[in-house]
Amino acid sequence: MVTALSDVHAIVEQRCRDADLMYTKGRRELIEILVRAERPVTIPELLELRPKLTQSSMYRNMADLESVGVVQKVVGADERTRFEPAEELIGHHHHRICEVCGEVADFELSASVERDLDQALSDALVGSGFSIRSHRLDVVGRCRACR
Amino acid sequence: MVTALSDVHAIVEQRCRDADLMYTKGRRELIEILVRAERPVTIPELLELRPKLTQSSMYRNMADLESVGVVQKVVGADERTRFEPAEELIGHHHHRICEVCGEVADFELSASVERDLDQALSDALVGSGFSIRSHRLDVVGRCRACR
DNA sequence: CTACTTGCAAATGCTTTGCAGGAGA
DNA sequence: TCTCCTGCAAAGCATTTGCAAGTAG
Repeated sequence: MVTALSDVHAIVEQRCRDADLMYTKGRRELIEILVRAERPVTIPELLELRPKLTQSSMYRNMADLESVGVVQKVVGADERTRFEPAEELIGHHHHRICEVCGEVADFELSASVERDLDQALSDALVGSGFSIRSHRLDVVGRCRACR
Repeated sequence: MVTALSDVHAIVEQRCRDADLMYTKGRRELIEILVRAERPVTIPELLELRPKLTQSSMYRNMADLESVGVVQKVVGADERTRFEPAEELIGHHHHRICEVCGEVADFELSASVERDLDQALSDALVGSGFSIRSHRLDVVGRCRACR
């Protein structure tokens, strides 16, 4: 999925409006950084990339944007919390996590693989009483730089 | 995979010996609790189940056992860190994570599904310079109690 | 004006560490 | 005895929160 930045902003703006949140300049910038990054980003990284907001505002904005469903947390190999645009904005994807440096990058699988996977998961959980909302599939290994 | 508790202890004992760690009574109990739980367990839960060790020893033991490869950390829906025996001890498996209460439970997929999945992942990452060590596949949804 | 945001600093809460006493080989 | 382990308390860190000032509508 390739959503134009202008479309992303339109969606986020609407979601914010629905929740009585202002889509401030700071929040727009955060969204742009996350979309452009094409990988989950940590708060420290955001602070370096956009020193106009304080750390606390950063955390608050991430929580707000997550609560309206346009941003989501990602936990990788290290304990650092990373953030990325929700799948609604950038599409369903997976992560490859470097177990050495902790870096996280996105990748996608074909629709047919996703379909087979969802089928296998729902088959595996029939009778468990668990209702599936989504799956998370990451690969763990070593990135090019850390091999 | 069903590894008898005695076998588990034998493996862990050997790993500890190799690393000049003592396989103390406290550590044996921790391993037993983790194996019996059949799901990842948090430190607070461990403290309730086995109040003989202090919190700091708990953390230290988990770190030690993780460093010798017999225990691994699991991050679920909430931020709580959970621990489980390494896959070498209890076999490859996946987690179903309740997005409401944060509970994590184990489940398994058939060997053929795992094989197809590994193939799809390695196909998806050819040329990326990333070397895959393992995959992590979890389902997120609602458990029976939280529906 | 009124409500939502921000910065700053203090407070949390989980996890780690220093140190002295305790236990196993 | 020598080394590793444990408990206790203090320290670290990432994240959260209270409060007063700032700003958009």
